[in-house]
Amino acid sequence: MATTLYEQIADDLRRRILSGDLAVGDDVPSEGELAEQWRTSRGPIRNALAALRSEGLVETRRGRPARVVARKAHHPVDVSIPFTKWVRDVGGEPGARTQEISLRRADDDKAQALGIRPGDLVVDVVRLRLVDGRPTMLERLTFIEEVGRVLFDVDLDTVSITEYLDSRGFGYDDIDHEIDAVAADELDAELLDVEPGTPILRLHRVTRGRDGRTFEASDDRYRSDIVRFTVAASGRARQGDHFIRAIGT
Amino acid sequence: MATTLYEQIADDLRRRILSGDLAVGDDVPSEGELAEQWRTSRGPIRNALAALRSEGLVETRRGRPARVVARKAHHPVDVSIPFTKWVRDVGGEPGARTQEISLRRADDDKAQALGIRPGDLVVDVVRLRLVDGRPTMLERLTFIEEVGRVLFDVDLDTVSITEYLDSRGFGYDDIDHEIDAVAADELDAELLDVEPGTPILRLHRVTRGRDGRTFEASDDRYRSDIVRFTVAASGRARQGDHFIRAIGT
DNA sequence: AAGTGGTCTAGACCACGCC
DNA sequence: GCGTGGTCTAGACCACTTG
Repeated sequence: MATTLYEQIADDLRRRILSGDLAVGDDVPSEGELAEQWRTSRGPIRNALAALRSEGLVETRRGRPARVVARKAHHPVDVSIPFTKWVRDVGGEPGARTQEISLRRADDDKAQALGIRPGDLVVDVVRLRLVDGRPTMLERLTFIEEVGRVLFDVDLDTVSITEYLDSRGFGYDDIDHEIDAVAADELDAELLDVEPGTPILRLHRVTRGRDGRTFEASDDRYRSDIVRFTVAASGRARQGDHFIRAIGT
Repeated sequence: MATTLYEQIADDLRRRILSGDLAVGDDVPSEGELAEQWRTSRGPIRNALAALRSEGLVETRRGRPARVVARKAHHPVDVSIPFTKWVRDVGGEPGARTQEISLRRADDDKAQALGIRPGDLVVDVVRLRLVDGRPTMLERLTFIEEVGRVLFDVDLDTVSITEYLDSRGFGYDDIDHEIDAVAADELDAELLDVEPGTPILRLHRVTRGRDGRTFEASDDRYRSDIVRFTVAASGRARQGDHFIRAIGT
């Protein structure tokens, strides 16, 4: 899958860290050694390490080799990682209970978010997401028609929408998120099994495809007692230094 | 101030973008042109552009010059930017009303967060932060003694703690954040002027200095109706591609 | 003092956007 | 087809950490 050299190097190092071959506190081989092992120059090595740094797996400092970082509580995961993959990574069993999938016309808000005209067809999905059978997140997804139509072909309770769309050629290029806190409304409360008014962590997402067109807008509501988001930022504006991760508790 | 070449280049481009010299939708000069103008190679140019990309100021695509990106609603600001600077950037008037500053012994939670022993001295600060006179955020800060002591010398209602500490040699190297949603407690409600139980966006911060030591832990509570956090992530694990920004509404 | 990462140079080839 | 950014090569010097 990894097409570029630095992605292969990053994948290999990631695998060694996650398998425990490289333990927390261990030094990653120096850039020089890695370059020799991969018979390459330092460029791709540095790109691979930048990716791992941005994922919070290693920290680097001038003068000493990159070091494997203590994983924050409960396996931090990049917020751009699909829910399904995130839950599996933290050792949980992901689940989904689809409440609704419908083809309808976009109202003004949705049209604006997706960059289409009000009245254009969109596909709405409402799905409750579970971790080990426990209600964790309620997602309201809206897709442009072309993309959303293919969702009628699959069982949304068992399929990862992100992975499925990727397999159908709708991979994402980048995502904008907005995070705020809202009170649980009646539907949130019922499905997430909390009292109405409970503070909910809301993540509003807009996803663009590789052609630059927005194809998905979503509103994910997380139980804040189960999920938090973590962010790390460096004071230096170097390569790959800002990132965000979500953690489950 | 910028010591490295790529920081100078990034500063110059950032200034040109923020001043409107490079407008939204405009192409940034190509990497080749920039390299020629600065009489350098493409390396530093690419590092500078990676920084701007991570700040959400430009977007890049293979085959096309970098393009200045539409600023998201209300001037997004990196969450690692101090509150004071963030408010000024969005055109507001920052304010602070210090509720308390005290030297006391750390309890277990604070000691753990700061990496010190329970009973070690710490400095606690509770400050209400205002935007145009309106209560916006309540911060509870805890500093290790060495750093916190210098705060007794200044008027915390008018001074930016981050900027002041930086001037005293306590610049930060990196920061970890955790974001969740909580219900406003009695103090939150009174000072932020909301009903108790209102959903509050909480940002828990741990700041490390350039020597790697943790010197500050904080708990910032934002009125979620005023402040949201925004995040952008790219699907490709390249240089500088994950970042977070806070926006005011 | 030796080794390391951070930065920089000066090239190169390829995939992609645009004309 | 041409120019562009994405990737890669093979060096170099310096600041910093470590022994």
